[in-house]
Amino acid sequence: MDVTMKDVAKLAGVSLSTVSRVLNDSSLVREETARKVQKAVDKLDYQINDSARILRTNTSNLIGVIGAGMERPFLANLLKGIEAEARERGYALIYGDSDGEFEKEQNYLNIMKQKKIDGIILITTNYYNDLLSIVKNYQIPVVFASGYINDPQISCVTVDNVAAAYDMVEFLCKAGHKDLAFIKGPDLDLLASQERLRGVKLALRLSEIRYEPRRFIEGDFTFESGYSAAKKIMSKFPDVTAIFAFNDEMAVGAISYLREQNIKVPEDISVVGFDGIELGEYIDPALTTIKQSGYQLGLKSIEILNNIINQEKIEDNKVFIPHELVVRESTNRLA
Amino acid sequence: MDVTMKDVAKLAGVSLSTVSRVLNDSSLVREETARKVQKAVDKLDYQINDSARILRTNTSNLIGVIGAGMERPFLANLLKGIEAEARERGYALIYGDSDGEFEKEQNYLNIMKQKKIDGIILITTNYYNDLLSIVKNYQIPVVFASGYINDPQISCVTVDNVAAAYDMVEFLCKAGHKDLAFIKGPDLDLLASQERLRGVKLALRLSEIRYEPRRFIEGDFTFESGYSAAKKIMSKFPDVTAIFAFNDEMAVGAISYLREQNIKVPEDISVVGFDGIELGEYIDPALTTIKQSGYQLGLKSIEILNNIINQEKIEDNKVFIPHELVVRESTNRLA
DNA sequence: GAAATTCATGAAATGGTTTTCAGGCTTTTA
DNA sequence: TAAAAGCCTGAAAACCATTTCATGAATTTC
Repeated sequence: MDVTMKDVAKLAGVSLSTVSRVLNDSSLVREETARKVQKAVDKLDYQINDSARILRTNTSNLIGVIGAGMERPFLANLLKGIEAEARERGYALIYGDSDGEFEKEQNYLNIMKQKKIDGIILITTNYYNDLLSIVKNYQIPVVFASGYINDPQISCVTVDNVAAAYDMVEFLCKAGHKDLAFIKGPDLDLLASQERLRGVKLALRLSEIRYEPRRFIEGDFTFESGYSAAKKIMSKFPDVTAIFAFNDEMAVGAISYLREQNIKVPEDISVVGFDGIELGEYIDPALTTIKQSGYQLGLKSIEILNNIINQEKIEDNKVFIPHELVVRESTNRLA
Repeated sequence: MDVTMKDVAKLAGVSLSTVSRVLNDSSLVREETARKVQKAVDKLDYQINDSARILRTNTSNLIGVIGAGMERPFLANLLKGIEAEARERGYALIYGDSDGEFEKEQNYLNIMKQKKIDGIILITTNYYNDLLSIVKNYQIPVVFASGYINDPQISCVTVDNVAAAYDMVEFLCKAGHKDLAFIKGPDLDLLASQERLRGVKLALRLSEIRYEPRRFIEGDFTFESGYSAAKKIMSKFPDVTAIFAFNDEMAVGAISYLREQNIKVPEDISVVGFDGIELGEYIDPALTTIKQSGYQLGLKSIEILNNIINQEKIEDNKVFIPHELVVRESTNRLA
């Protein structure tokens, strides 16, 4: 049915081996022969059978991506970056969403292994420890994107969540805020949310503010959860002067609740987010946040994964992408 | 290196054929034999070599997805729906972003063909005509998601853009708005934006409002473009009473510009969007919009593609998912 | 001008599965 | 009890590319 190398060989009047050599531009073939072959390829519109190639070579030029909650703007941009850089480097992407469930993660891992992926990007955060042991066992090159893994063997690229969260709290404290509340991520999220928590604690200590776990309301990174977290915060701590949400969507959700209650942001309460998604520039009030680039993170992840795959020298296992505190309208200095 | 069917066969003391039959649960194998084989499979942790299977069977359980601008919330949810339903039905996804460039689309089409995908979902809108002829030529089952294709052979699933845009304009007119301006999508986007434009024209005619092309400013579905489109609109048509942006992000961008100019929404100008992304509920003012579910659209697309792949009877080539006008705070009745 | 290299090519083995075909064994039927 | 039918299994071909090894031709070297 399909045209195969055999057909090309016949038309060009050469052997299979020669066609293969031309297609993989081996240097060992006379220019004239190569031209002849190329002509046949063009004429027949020959397309390689990838499965046959993979079967023989055991390399697929395929990168697996397993993520969760990828519809979130930050992660959607991360995926975009991954795709762009992967394509640039000649990889195709096979993409699976785990919904944050270990079983699905495992499942995709198996499927991807069966497809002989060259490497894998993990953007899933809940069960990374279990995943890790599987991946190590499979011996597949792996990069964790957007999460810090405390394992010297594992590469990861992420914003420095500790430092960034620290910066934000420091900024709030310097602006005179002492009565803070937080909307953290899911407790299951051991990579991003826990790290940000660490940064917060650090900054609190240096600002001599007591760390009160009660003041950390759990959200799940959605608008909705920010909204209801703000509600809880206001009922428990009506005197709060600043709310730090661990991502921008939750901050927007919180602001929305406060507006509903006729509480002015930032006059009555300052609200800040994390990620720096585009949306934050367009809402009212524009959101003060920590800006990081998901797209850049994606590019970098593939770059590193590619290095691992090609067994190139790697300078550093843990890569931090830049972050920046951007102060907009949702924060106020206290008198 | 890897464990193959041969190893399983040897351990189980049967032939390759039998192992294969067990794995594909052919009925022609004695239960006892099957158990023996299964035990060997488990013991060796055998994983099939997918490339070999694809090579032999010419079917991959792989679905290709080519999209553009997938970081937009609506499309990110569409992708999520596609992934969920594909997984449910035993497909894996190979995903490529075309950036709206024909060359990249072509390129991915080739790659995917080489990988023997079982079917393809196209979410790319600019060059669908050229794509179409390629896809037809390749004889790959295809579904266009989020765009209406006027070709009886081609399946597509989308919101009824004409009707929805019509509804929105009708709503505005009935609220007393006559002085309208529009932020449309890229002129290259022949699927969504042009269809919405048709709906608008239809409604204008019925409301006896003159269709003035000047009043349609081109955007590209980003916040930013909505912002600058609003700027253009206000300078050209300062008396406008309502702005209809062809997606929510542009509406939010427009609102942001108006706020900057101290123009009150909805008191001075009503602004409406399209898509009904979650964000619209949380901004100030909450956005009046046409709500459709990207996620549902994704599910449905895979469902239909699956039918085509399995050559099942298809009731209808063109499927419309529901839409709903949701009126929130960004619109006003004129006196 | 003969021997030694280098160069260009082809034949054949290989990768791991599915599937057809044939054959042996057991069970049913007359 | 012999013939027919049905069931289960194995051998081998097929899918399509890559790669090793061998070979013949062309070039270099002494």
